[in-house]
Amino acid sequence: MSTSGSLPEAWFARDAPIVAVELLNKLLVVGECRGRIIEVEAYTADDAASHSHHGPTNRNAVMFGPAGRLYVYFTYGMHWCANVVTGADGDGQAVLLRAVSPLSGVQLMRTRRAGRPDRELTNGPAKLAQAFGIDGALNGSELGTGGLAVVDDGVAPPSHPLVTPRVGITKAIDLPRRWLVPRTTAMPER
DNA sequence: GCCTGGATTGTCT
DNA sequence: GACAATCCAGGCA
Repeated sequence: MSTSGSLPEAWFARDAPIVAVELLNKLLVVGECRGRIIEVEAYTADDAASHSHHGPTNRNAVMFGPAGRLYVYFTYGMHWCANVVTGADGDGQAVLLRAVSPLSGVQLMRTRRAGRPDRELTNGPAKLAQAFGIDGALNGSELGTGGLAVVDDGVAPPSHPLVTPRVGITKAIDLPRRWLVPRTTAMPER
């Protein structure tokens, strides 16, 4: 199985801000598509902008489950977004995957994102979900199974990641909980 | 190239 | 009934 090298549940069972930073430069694997994670956001239950802030509901139940699973939600009537559940079982923490750098399966991504230039394949939460074929059917899936994984290929997280407030939220906008890999010559920013 | 507004549906109060 | 962790098209400079 191509899931060897997938990070263990214990790796994810830490606080979201910690996991978020260390997710940078890891590989997201969904089927034949792989990409390097370059932008993330952390959400915790004590955070007014988090889905888990008002306690467990049908929609966010996965966030309150064990770490190392995929929390996929539908928003704005047309977009899917992919999160990785973190923290202890019952914490209600997750890390939103905002952008990746495509590595393989690019042809498939181009098919799914027909009409978009390569630089816009995966440079946004809903875009990377579409490019990787992530939708509600994958909600609650365990990383490391079914061709789904987050892999450490030996590339360390950036020593000085960029930290900014989060995007597209109306609450707790002052909290700097968005991290991204510093801009490199190889990867265009959006 | 930058900025503004519309689209569209599941979920919660 | 209102809102939402967004994206994209279209208009203007």
